[in-house]
Amino acid sequence: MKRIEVKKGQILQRADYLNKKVYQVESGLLRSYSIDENGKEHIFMFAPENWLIGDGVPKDEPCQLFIDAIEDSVVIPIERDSPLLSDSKKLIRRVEVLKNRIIKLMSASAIERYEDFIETYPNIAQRVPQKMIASYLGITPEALSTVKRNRLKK
Amino acid sequence: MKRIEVKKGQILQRADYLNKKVYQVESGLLRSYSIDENGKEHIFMFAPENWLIGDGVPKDEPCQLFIDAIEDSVVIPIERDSPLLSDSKKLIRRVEVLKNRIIKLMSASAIERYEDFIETYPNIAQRVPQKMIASYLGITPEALSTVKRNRLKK
DNA sequence: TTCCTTTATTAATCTACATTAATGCACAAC
DNA sequence: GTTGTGCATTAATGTAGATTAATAAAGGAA
Repeated sequence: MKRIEVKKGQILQRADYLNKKVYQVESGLLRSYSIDENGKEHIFMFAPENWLIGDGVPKDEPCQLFIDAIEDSVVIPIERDSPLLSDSKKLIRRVEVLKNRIIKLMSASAIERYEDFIETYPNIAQRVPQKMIASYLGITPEALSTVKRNRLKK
Repeated sequence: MKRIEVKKGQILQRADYLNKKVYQVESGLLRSYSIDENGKEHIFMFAPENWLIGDGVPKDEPCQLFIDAIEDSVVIPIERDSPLLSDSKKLIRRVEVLKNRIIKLMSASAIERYEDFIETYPNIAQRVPQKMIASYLGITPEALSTVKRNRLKK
């Protein structure tokens, strides 16, 4: 199968462009994110080895997310309409993960979301800078820094 | 097919209990929601006619959401493992909707989320009380009231 | 190594939204 | 009719997290 090398910092997909592919991560670590009207990045997900990363849009609509590499990575492109992506068990699991994230965004404080993140994804938490964790949690790096300090004080 | 009548206010599913079914809404309007440790409700979704509502968990795990009827409704129960629920196109669409909600929760203000909601779901917005819209948006009814007033002032 | 850019931390100030509480209103029960 | 009971609104106050700005530390490029 075809492989693509993606160097750290290199952009694999841009919002507003068409992209009929998603990517299976063979090695490395990537992220997908949106950029809002104020130019701020909001990380939607991280994808380490063996994860799948891409845009959920129908394949003739432009992407909504950027994807780039956090570490030097190797990915395998997969056509959006490939039967490989029709595994309904995996899709149902994915829906559940997103549901939990929504409920937590609505009901948990920043520190609770942080603790939940490092517990659920310890492997990822060690490999990405704090500011990206903050972006994933929906807060600023400054707020994450403060919130961690206050937790230790207790 | 079997039908269930659900009267306004009646609970169809409780969090922490097993439920191997999801529900196709034939008429009426239902909602699913979680209750956090402070006893606050957070509405995850509304389901009017022809929508599907249920929990995304694997079928042997207890539910995470409550489901009840906002209007007198009629629903058709469907087994979780039914092939009817394996339509990967629909699942992909669902993933996209949830993705957009996450991105908006992270990047948009309460008033922006409100305007987006009434634009995207005008039919639902007219049928549910404000406090439920607030709960769906992740804010308090008081904040929604204030935010709407400030918008009109301009 | 030096230089430069990115990242993390801290503090001061600001703001969106939460909390609390009071008031008025609609609608259903009696 | 009267009496709730729940809902929407308003206002006063509180607070989590944003913003701004400064400093320091860490990593990359030359």
